[in-house]
Amino acid sequence: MPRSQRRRTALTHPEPEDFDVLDILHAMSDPTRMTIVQTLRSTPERACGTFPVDVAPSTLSHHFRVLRDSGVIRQREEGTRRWTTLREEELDRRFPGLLDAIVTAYETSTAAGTP
Amino acid sequence: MPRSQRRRTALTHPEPEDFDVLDILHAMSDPTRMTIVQTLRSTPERACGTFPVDVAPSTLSHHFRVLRDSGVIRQREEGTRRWTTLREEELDRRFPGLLDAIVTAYETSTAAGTP
DNA sequence: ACCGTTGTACGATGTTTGTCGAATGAAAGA
DNA sequence: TCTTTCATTCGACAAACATCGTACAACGGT
Repeated sequence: MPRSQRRRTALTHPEPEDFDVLDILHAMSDPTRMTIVQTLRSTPERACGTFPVDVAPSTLSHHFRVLRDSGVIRQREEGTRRWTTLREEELDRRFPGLLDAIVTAYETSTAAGTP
Repeated sequence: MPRSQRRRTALTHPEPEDFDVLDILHAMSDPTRMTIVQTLRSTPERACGTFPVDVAPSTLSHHFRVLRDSGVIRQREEGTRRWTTLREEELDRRFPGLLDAIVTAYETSTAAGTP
């Protein structure tokens, strides 16, 4: 592959009809990734570096890929930034109530867990 | 440890207030375990050996433990049998709508996935 | 007593996963 | 052009995980 052509790997996103519930559940079962999802619910769009998580950049990158590959988030490039959004509508059309039930459950958990 | 005292490990179940969403999501993100859960939705109570999954007995035992430890199922002993039930009410009280959204999503997936 | 049934515990194995550091790429600003 | 910023890929590593075979425990029936 010609090196001059190599851009940062093109962003690929699965179509809603290819979403896999088990992949989505797995993606959401990690605390760091769940924090990302939860954060995105209150902010429409965010750059990668602005999430309140405490991991190395490369680790964060890995988590974004897991979330993107399962269909939970969408990312678009703009300059050096990568903007991230929740695919709420598409998720809800494919799996009604799923995202909301999960995030709500998580928020209940964390709220009750730390008095 | 005195060998004569050793019973089959006592069945322990977490209290609803100790349920962890991430543990539950992880438990549900495996195809074998999801099949177990889905099967339990249509049958009130089942013995371990009667689930339509294709794994070794010891593997099945492992999956039951994961589901039990996260609070998804309850098991009670009766003779040589172990009867399994879904903790639907408790789950729904703790995390409203979660179980239903997940199982429904899974059924949608499998129905659409195999034409 | 003996055997069949039911399901577990343990140890081994290969795979997946979360984590990091270092190197890289692309764009914007000095 | 040089540097800084933003985020990725790669390679490595330890921990967790799904899987199995074997051995074992408890009970029920013969």
